[in-house]
Amino acid sequence: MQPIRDMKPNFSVPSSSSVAGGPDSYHQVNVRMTLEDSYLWKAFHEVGTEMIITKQGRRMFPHCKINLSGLLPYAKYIVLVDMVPIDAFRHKWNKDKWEVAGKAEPQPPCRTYLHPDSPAPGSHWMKQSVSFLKLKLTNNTLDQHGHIILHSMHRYQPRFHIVQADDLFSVRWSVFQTFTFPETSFTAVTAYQNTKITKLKIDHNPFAKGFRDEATNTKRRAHRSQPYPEKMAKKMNTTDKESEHGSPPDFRRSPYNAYEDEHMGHPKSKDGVLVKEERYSPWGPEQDPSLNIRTDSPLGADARDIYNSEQLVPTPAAYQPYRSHEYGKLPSPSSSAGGSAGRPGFESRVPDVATVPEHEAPKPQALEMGPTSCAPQLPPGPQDYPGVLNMSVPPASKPGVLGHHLYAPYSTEQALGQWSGPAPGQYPPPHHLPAEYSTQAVHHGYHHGNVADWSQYPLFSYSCW
DNA sequence: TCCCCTTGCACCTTTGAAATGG
DNA sequence: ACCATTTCAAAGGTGCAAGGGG
Repeated sequence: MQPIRDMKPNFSVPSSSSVAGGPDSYHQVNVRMTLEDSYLWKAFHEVGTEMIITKQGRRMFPHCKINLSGLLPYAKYIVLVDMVPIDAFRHKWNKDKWEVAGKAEPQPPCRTYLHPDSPAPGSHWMKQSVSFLKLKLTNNTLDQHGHIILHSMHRYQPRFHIVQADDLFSVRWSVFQTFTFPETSFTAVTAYQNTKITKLKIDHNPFAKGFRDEATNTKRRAHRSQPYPEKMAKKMNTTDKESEHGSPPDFRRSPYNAYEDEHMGHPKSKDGVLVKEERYSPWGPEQDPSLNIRTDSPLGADARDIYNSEQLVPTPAAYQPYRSHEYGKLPSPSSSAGGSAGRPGFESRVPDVATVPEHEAPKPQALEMGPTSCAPQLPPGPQDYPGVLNMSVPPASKPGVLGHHLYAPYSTEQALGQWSGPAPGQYPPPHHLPAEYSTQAVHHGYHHGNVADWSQYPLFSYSCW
């Protein structure tokens, strides 16, 4: 594994063909991203979403599925997902709520999941929903399958990145935009802590159908001894109450609320918007109310009751990828719709590439911060960031440099196939773009006190192997 | 002792190839 | 011969529960 520092970032101006179609290609329209199965995510979020992580890798459920619009139909895009820590703590489940259990462990190698269709024209991404079903989470820091590595008992927020790039080689120079959906945040666990989450998973995940309490499912129970009698009884009680997509009434109260009230110092009474948000999100209360930008999202207010949550990226008509711009000055249809202050003090600066460090590793000290410091925290509300990828991508003539974790997932015809990968069979699931590439993530210029530390988690920070 | 993780298990869905029929 | 539908088995995704380790 070649460290990123050995992959000299190419600061020379790339060929126009590799710069996502040249300057004109940066003329962008408003990119919209909506989260599918939003109702399901919210149902989990209200309880406190947990995602199982295993050594061999475990899929997410619900899995990330988004809809995109506003892309340029003929411009090519790359779609990626990564996970960033929400806070700097390790947590534990105590009876019926989550509690802080100490400082977070050092951040594992940060990996990014590359959607297997990437790169593809905007029309492709927009014609149907974009699913990340195959994305897997693992707690194995030595994982060689390209799964996203997480720490158990830590909280994470998935981020979706849309990169306008003709191919992976040009990603480094490409405009990218980042979206987050607060309801997709979760706690990584090796075994479910909250029985309500277990029940939700069983009820909604088809693969767990065998655990549902149905008359037809008698075989397994006959073999089972009576484990956790009270738990089983509880299951029986709640089964009938729950609608197909809804949540039982007792799910309304987030298991995190008590913890958050205690540790995050947020007032329990909030304005109407926040109250509404809190109802949806266990994480909501820990977000700084003064920085709440939920209301400028289409997710705010009634919109959050619809099945899809949506994010909109307002971009300047002529986007200059190498120049700073202030996000706050951009027109924000969503904010106007929300009728609130929008993003107070929010601005996003796209750093000049030339001024950006050659590579940006995840800084371990980011997680060393105490509770009073500005710990990594989920920016409140759906986030989007325009930015410039500063991803170090080796030339195609240097196979092996980048090939460690870049695979041609579906067919060799795809641009991804250009990347030389590991020996066949070494990394079977090839859908990942391991974060081995120096990237100047958007968060760099994201002048927001609450999210400053997101800069510690660049889009493509590089991993350790 | 407690907490967390690993592992093997049974049950289930998904997927793709083979078989069948029009 | 071709195409659409059905069948079937393998692969793989689930949570459960026991056991182990720190």
